[in-house]
Amino acid sequence: MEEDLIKERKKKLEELKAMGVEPFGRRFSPTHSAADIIEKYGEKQFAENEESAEDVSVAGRIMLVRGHGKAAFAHLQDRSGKIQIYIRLDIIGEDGFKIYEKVDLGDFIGVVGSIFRTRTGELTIKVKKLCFLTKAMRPLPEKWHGLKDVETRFRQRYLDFISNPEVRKIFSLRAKVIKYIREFLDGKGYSEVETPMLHQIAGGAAAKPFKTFHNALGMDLYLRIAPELYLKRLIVAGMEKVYEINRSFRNEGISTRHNPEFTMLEVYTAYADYNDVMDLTEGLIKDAAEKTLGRKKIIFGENELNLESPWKRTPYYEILKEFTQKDFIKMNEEESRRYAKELNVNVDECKNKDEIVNQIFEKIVQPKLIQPAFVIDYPVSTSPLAKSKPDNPDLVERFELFIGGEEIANAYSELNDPIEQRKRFEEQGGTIDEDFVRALEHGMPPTGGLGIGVDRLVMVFANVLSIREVILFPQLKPEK
RNA sequence: GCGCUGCUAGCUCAAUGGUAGAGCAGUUCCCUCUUAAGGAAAAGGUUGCAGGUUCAAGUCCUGCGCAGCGCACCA
Repeated sequence: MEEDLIKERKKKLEELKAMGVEPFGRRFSPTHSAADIIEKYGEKQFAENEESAEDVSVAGRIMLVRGHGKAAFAHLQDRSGKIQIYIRLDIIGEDGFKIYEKVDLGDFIGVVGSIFRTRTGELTIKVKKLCFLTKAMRPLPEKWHGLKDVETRFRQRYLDFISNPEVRKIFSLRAKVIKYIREFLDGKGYSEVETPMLHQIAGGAAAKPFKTFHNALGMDLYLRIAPELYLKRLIVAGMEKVYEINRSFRNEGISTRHNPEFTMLEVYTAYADYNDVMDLTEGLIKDAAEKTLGRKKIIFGENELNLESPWKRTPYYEILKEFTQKDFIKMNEEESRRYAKELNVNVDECKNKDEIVNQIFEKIVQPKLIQPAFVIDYPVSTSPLAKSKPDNPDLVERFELFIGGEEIANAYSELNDPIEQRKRFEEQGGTIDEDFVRALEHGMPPTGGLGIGVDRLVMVFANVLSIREVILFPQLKPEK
């Protein structure tokens, strides 16, 4: 039983103490990582019995041990990978070997020794000194099959990292993508800002917010559902080019593409419109793929995605027509509801024609938008913060970007007319953010705005089909 | 919220309604170039939880919990 396994380890811990070895040790200075050693000596030819002149020191977790009586091979894992170590009684001595005998899989040790190549060709550290660093009281998952149970992988993500190397790669990729986004935008003169996450009015999107309470102020606050309205205040302020990359929170269902907290990039560019923002988005994602993955063709699920420019740009009603053979522009609510039924799309919850058509778009069109595609010019009713088309007040200058059937970005020419903005808020029926309207009344220059779901972008880059695979600690119910 | 599937040893997996098994890990012993090292032995279980049907339940039924997937929700 598990308790017996812990008891065994506790016993060894006490035996180490009795030997004068601290089971939860102190500092150790590795000269190399496992990967450093492979990089430095990987190409080197060693003669029989030859070893490196220098000694290296490496620290890590013991992943695997192959004992041979008075000698042993083991694999030590650090952040960079694994390196084999070779322990011999006649080299580290009686005392050192006794310490080795108390080492379990999962323990942290530091070793000092020279590099050599085994007869089978593996680069190995011949251990001259072994420092015990930390006892692991619980066993590791299985050495060959690793940890597969999805629930344990997410609840105890550290175990997932320890036994599944590809998981580490996904989060390393995520870090690179976010780093590159900053590099790209900083390089174009954008300023990164941090706006409030605690909002008095949760605006900028139509999602349900999380509610909390500030004791000293004695008032309700909401976790933000989008940073949009604050970023636009900064455009009023004259910042001209700003972005924020951080968490937003939406109190809605959890699925393979929704986590209650998620990372969004929002970018605002004064004097630009949605066409400029499309160029910016295309450049950013294409370059990010090239910089982080080294290629512009990527595999996502069953498809190969080609991120090479130019990306398709198609008006909303046009692409609907392309996939359904129906012209929804002139249709009324009754007709569109009938067509929805024909197409087997459930529109029972939809209150008007635009919502029905949007359902049809999401169910019929969106899953087929595999290659990068900008869908442009949406109905005004579903886009209260976007500027209308100059030649058609029913449509707005807005685009959504789809890659691999996933909605990756949402953007528009920002509505900067405070009178029109107030009217749109009133039509929506919710709380009006008077402070935001007042900001617009002071004058916001024409502005192009963009939101990118960073988690979803990383999903596409990493070729994983669940958002939980790109979020370190996805939200789960309590275990008990 | 609804539906489907899953939950068996620390991990990975077996088990036509008929004594719950294996591999790895762990324990003891042998072994100074192994690669999931090898050899020998012993040990390890409230089958997610609670009920029910049955002579007999891991297996069938009901409820509950958690998870995955789908649907709904999410402009």
